Amino acid sequence: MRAKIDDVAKLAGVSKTTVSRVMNKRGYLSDKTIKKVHDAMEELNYRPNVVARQLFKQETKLVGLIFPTVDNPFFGQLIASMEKILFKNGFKTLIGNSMNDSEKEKKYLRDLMAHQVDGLIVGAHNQGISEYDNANLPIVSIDRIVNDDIPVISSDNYQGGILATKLLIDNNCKVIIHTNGPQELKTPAQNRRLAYEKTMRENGLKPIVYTLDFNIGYDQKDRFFRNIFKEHPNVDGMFLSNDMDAAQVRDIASELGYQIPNDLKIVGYDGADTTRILLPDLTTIVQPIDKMAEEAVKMLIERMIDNGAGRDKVIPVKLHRGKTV
Amino acid sequence: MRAKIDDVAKLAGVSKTTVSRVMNKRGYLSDKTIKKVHDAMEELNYRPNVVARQLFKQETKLVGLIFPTVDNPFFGQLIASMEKILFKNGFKTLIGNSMNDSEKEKKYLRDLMAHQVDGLIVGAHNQGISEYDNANLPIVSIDRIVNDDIPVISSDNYQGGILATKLLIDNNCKVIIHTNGPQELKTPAQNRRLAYEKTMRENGLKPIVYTLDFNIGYDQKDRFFRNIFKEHPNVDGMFLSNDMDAAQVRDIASELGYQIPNDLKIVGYDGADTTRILLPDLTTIVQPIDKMAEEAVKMLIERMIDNGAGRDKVIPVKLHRGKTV
DNA sequence: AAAAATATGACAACCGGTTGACATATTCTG
DNA sequence: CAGAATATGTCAACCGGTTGTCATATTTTT
Repeated sequence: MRAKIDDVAKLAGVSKTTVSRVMNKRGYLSDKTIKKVHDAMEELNYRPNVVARQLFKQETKLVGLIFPTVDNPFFGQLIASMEKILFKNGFKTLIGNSMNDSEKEKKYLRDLMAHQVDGLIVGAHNQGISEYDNANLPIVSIDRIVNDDIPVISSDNYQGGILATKLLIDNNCKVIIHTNGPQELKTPAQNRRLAYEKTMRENGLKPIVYTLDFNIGYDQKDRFFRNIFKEHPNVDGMFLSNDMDAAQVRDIASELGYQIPNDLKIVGYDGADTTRILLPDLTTIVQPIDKMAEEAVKMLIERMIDNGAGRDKVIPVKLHRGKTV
Repeated sequence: MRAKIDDVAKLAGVSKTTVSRVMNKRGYLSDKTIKKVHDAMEELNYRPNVVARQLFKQETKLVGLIFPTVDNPFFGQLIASMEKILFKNGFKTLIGNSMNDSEKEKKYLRDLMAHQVDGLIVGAHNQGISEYDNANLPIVSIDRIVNDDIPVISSDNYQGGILATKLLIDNNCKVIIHTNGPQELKTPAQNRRLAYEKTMRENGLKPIVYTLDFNIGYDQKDRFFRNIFKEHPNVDGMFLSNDMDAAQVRDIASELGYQIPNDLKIVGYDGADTTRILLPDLTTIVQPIDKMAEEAVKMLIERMIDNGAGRDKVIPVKLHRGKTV
């Protein structure tokens, strides 16, 4: 049986209250008593039952993260980074991989609330989950517009869209295709499309946008991309919505006989550390993932304290010059 | 203020006990009462406070995962997979990214225990953390030998070592270098080295093993690998400890003028889905990551129930023929 | 009609800490 | 030396559910 506060009190020869005081550093305490208590805790290998404390304090020091999946270079780095910062601030992290399944996301939301998490950071790609509206909980979102009350942290997608499109145009591409997520999905990533379309038009070029779900599998994407090449065999520039897609497109294009970057130039998006290591040659727009994680946690903690508004935050991106342009 | 059980009881016109009975499906209950209670819960948007329940039941339905980091194709997939299965079994997942820092791992272990997790699955790469010995908690380990009481799930590293080495030898490599983690670190991955050494000797070749820490950074690894090429410019085969390293080595080798696979053949390890998508050409030994996740969770749940021994489990690997051999 | 099964309520103890109120004793300060 | 500051104790309420005991009332079964 695990030791409890009474056991410690008994062994240290003090009262339960004093032990609690030592743990919480409240009231007057002599060094001698503090030492006695610590020794007793040590000897019994005592760990306060956080659950009991949670119940009384009405705070759990738990933060829930709801994202599509941790198994992805972008989200993996984002989540690892947030977890690290949360840990530093005394929070533990509960994860929920919602896998772009609204039902699962709702269930996670309910469950995490039942677990009395002190706050949530969300970035799942689902729409219209009304439960967020009356969650009555500090929430911060990353790259996803949930509702008016929830501040959104994102990188400068518009700037990223301009950077990528300009780069392709400056390198003499004429038929440039852009892929993005569904427009119904309210996400700042749509700003890339807007920037792309505007930049194309300003340069007298016709925007060609293909929409693809984030959550379709590898084989389905394969068919999707091959279809693009069938419909636009003369494509000479592509601006993809993420690096994994860019890698896949590059492989398909090579297989179809396109020389990269001579016949076809490719720009990816995200620039997570892992992809940068695995594919250093891929030209991509680098999102400041760690910085986004930092801002998200910072904003969440602010909201926990003063319940303040905390408005949307946009962080600049930068270009990584690889060899695919 | 969030609704509590008394509010539901009042609204439904029943007693607190009855509400609890409805929630836990205990005792005799009429359909009418059940409906009344459910309606009241609905109306108040009632969510039972899991913390209170946890305190009484002495069970949290939380499982802690302690791994180096979620930001890695192998661990990312492993963790995502485990989380999914745990969720299906009614557990929530608390993550700890120990980053190969013993102190951090100890802190996580303590904290997670304080949080009263019902079980732990660990795979962090640290040695001699004695706290595990008297954790008095169901624990399962992945790819890491912690102590005699904790069962280890791993893929067949010995078989993987043979597969990789044989492949290189069969393709006429003579100077084959293998990299692995520190030998002090008790992990089944050392079996790859044993298999490599044995296979090399059986074929009259001299084993050359380089040891590198998992946790050193990109630049440090760069120097490390370049040094290998300096010391063994005639190397014609390499069997790396993971795919990220293999990718890095491939880039360095290309830069140094080696033609791959003509001058130099490379075999990686892990074969996570993400790396397979990003680097389909990389020849690698594929670990059955999802299967390992499944077995780990299964064994943990078994241990929770009957506290049974549950012995080590080894799962076969397979070869992915890319184009680097 | 008696016995058994079903349905519900009231009450209190319990899980393991935290905290406020109050009491008492020792030590320090002016 | 009185009063303040320091140090510790006892006690009980509290956080929000769960559960066992006992009581009572209504149905169903034999």
